[in-house]
Formats: sequence, structure tokens, C-alpha cells
Amino acid sequence: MKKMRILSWNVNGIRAIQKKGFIDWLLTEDPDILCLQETKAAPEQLSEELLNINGYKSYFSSSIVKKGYSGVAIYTKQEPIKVEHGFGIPKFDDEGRIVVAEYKEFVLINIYYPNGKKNEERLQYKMDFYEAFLDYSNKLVKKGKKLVICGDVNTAHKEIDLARPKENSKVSGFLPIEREWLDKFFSHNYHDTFRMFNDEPENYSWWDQVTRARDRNVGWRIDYFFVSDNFKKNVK
DNA sequence: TCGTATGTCGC
DNA sequence: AGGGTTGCGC
DNA sequence: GCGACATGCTAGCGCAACCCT
Repeated sequence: MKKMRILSWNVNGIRAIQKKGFIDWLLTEDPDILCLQETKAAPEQLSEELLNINGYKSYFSSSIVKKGYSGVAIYTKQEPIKVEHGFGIPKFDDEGRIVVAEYKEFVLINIYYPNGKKNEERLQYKMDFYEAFLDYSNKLVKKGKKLVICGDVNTAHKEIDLARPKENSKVSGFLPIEREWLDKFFSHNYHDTFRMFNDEPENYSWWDQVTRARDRNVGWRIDYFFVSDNFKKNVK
């Protein structure tokens, strides 16, 4: 299999980053596949330039529950064999969090997992989403598919994965039940690819904007690339 | 959410 | 059509 | 009188909806 480079980015508004030079950035960065989360737009709201970037096919999944909310996208040089937009469960598909692209060599799953901070209901939704996702991915593996899963998981796994573990042990994003689900996920033989190469602390993927936490590197590692065991040997 | 201020408890 | 304000979500 | 812990206050961004002109 030829070498491919896959990137993932929670953009917090694709129309906002377009104004800040996203298209030029993508053409310069030149990945084989780019996965975006929190695009906050339906494809009908996007310009032609954003839908048809030179050299890329684009696929979007957007929320039908609320405008300007959630949303994911894939930009891909190679055209997938098949693209799907959910697990087949309306409750989880309708918020536009899932886009799945099947290639000959693997299946790419790009997900913006729910945030559980708002209230107990949303935390339960997040946990239910996690379970539905695990069912979905396990079924694909059982069928012999090789999986590459990326996105904003909204949970830090271990103390090493955030700057303030003690202070956040009762906050959604680092709750015992959320962390235990990740334990369970990994026990099903999926791998956290970053930790295959790096076991150092202070490696984060998200910083609070309000408190300008990035300046002090007070962050969380909540965005991941996972792979199924049958694809692990291909990760470089 | 982070950092800080302020209050309460246990000892 | 476009600015200002408010509310939501992260 | 001190540590451990709880509670209240705080502050950017992007987007939608609504008002106004």
C-alpha cells in the first residue's frame, strides 16, 4: 500500500477558517485526506470554492437538528468506494457527527463525539453514542475491515493526557465513566496511535480559548487517531 | 474551563 | 443589505 | 491555623435569529 498522510482538525466553523486562508493552507499542507470536525455548516451554505478544492473530493455531514451546529467533513484526493453518514441510528446520525469513507485498503471513520458538559442528559447521550460507535466499529472489524478512526473524542484518557487531572476529575471530559469507556474501547483491540510513538506528558490537542490556556500549555489530549489491530502495522 | 477568592470542615 | 444585540454551544 | 475540598466569578469565538435602519 502506498504511503498516505491523514490529518484531523476541529475547525470551529469552516466558513470562519475559509476567511483566514483555509484553502491555501490545505493546498500547501497537501495531505491525502483531511478530516474536519465542527464545521458548523450545511453544504448548501458553503461556497463553490470550499466544496471543490483543486485535487480533492469533499464529503460533508451536517446537523439536521440545529443550524450552525456540529458537522464533519472529509477532503480526500482518492475517491472512496463508498461514503456513509452515520451508524444507521437516527438519534446519533442526525447531529451530523459522523462521516465514513471506505477505501480499498481501509475504512476511514471521522467523528465529532458529543460534548457532555452541558448537563446529565448530554452526558448520557455521549455515553450512548460511545456504545453505538463501538458496536458499529466492532461489526466492521468482524467483517474483516481495517479501521482508521479519527476525530474529537471529547475525553482525555489518563492523567498524562491533561494538564489539570485532579481539578477536572469531576468534569465531563475526564470523568471516571468516560475514561472507563476508553479503557473498554482499547480492550477491544483498538490502538491510540499517538501513544504508539510518544509516551511523554504535556502533549495536548485542545486548549481553552476563554482563558487563553494555550499560552501556558494548559490543555487536554482529546483528539485522537485510533486504528483497529489489523491495521496497526501500517501506521508510521 | 482556568485561576482566583472565599467559605467550611476536620484535626 | 448590513450593523448591533442577544442567546447558545463549546 | 493549615491543608483539602466545595462554591462563585470570570472570560473568547462562531453562528443564528432578531431587531433596526
